[in-house]
Amino acid sequence: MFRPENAFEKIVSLSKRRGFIFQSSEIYGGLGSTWDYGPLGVELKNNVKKAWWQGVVYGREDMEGLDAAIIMNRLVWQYSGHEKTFVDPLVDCKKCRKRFRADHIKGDKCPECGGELTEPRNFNGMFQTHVGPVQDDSGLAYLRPETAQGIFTNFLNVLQSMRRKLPFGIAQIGKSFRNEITPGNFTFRTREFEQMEIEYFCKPPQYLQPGEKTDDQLHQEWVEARYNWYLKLGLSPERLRKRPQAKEELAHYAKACVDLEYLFPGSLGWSELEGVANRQDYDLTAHSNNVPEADLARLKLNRNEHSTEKMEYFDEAWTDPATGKKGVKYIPYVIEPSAGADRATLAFLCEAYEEEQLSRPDEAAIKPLSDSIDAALKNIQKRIAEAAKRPGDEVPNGQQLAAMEKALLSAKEDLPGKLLEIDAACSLPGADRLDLLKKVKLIAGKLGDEHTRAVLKLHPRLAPIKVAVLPLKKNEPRIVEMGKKIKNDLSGHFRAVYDDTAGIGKLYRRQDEVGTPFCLTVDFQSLEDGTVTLRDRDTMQQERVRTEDLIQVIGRKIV
RNA sequence: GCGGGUGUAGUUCAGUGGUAGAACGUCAGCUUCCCAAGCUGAAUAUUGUGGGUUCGAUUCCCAUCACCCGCUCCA
Repeated sequence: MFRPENAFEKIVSLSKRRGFIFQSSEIYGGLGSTWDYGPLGVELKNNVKKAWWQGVVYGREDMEGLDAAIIMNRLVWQYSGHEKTFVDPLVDCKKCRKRFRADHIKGDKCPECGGELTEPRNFNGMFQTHVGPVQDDSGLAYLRPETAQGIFTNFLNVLQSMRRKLPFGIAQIGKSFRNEITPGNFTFRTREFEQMEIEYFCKPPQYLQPGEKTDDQLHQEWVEARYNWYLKLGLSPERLRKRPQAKEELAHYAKACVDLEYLFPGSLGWSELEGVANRQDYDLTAHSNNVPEADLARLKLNRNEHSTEKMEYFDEAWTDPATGKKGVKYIPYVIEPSAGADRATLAFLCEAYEEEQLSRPDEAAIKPLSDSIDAALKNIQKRIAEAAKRPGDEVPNGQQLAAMEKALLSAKEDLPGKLLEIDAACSLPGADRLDLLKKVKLIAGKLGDEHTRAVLKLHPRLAPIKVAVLPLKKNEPRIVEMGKKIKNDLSGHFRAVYDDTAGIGKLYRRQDEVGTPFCLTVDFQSLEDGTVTLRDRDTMQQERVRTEDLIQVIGRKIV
């Protein structure tokens, strides 16, 4: 098993080649930072969303689902604070050309070089549109920049229609839109993206009954629940971490926030998949009328002049210790686990991508490769010596050359077994400028085709295709017929495909590369006794299974 | 938006001031009883887009768009 340095690039190209993710509007030159999910991508992302919904809605007693509109009354964004605070005032340094957020720097000079700054330019991250026939401000609306507000504005509807008591939560999956200044990194930061958000409503600390969990405890429980969800679906604990935000990072209304970060390959590195925040009573108060001055001041909110409701919960269990009066109305606290569906999908893809060498070329086949490596090494060592004499900005520079030398020397120790390492060494920064290394890459690549595989070790629940039916001999009509029948029978239960357009080895590699966990082959024995072989993607081990048991056997393995 | 890089078949890459090649992949046929086997044949690029220089540009120049790396960002 091998995870190359340039895995991210390989995943991008695999995504295109095998139908996971395409650049959007590609035939017109694309549109910045928009991506389309292809036939396998949509299956993968749907499976991620299904697993999330299963985990946070069906798998719990205290959750409801929701699907709110993308375009909402403009007042929602006025009172949520997005019209004001979603604006980033930006300034550029005229001297060193660095860019800063105006509200993050003190004074009017560049904090880096002391140069003069441009006037702040305001940039609202919300996409605008107009509702109705008249394109003026009366119809101004926004595409939602987060799904959360649809949950807050429906709080009372869900509370009443589902007869809920605190604590309970509402989950929603849907598209959101932000006119990011700097998108990038494939589908990691895009202007149109899909969120999986939860607002979990709970009692403020002063109204808790003995034995009930505090907002802090519930917050912590959600952090653990969400962290474990990613682990269960395959992310490695070495590449997933909980990062509590520092006090300075927190929004003024947030009591705490823990980011779940994944270590993506390449320059992306540790990046956020999900934030789990304790937002206290800020959001529901913001959308409420008749809020007492003291609460507005505490949360730094303006009075809401438009809302027709107060987002209150009537708690009949509570008794006022001073008066003995039963029942009290208050605005609940909220814990917000907010995840990115595209980011989760990308993380699962990155985690799943592996390369493996399955066999070793013999000595005769290795000879040209080892010769070409020796020649390349000689050349690299010569360049290292030259670079030491006159250090400059040349590519590759001394450091890059040293990295190539090290990688090649290490791979050389066990050449027949390190084809993947050789290929990776030839993909290091600057390596494409060395002709001798390009030659090595060519030779290693040829051997690699024969002796290695790329495999997506996706959790079976996430895999776009669950099972592929492969006939061992396609010019034997009885085998083909049986294979197609099995595929049809399975299709009612799992996403299944039938493929007979290549030799068995190539068919396996195809399915490996898109993460299909199970392949089954139909052979002559199948005709005799009604069994087929079931091959495991990760171990490549096979077992014989009776066709009538397939649904049960595969079903058990997929859960 | 600023600085650096890139843009040639599905993918990875080559190449030249006289209108493009390879490998892999894909498709069809034959063959094949288990891990990218073989044989035969085929399709696929107005060289990101738009201008300019030139008798002629994919190759030179300009603009634009997209992607990658930084600045930024927090799903």
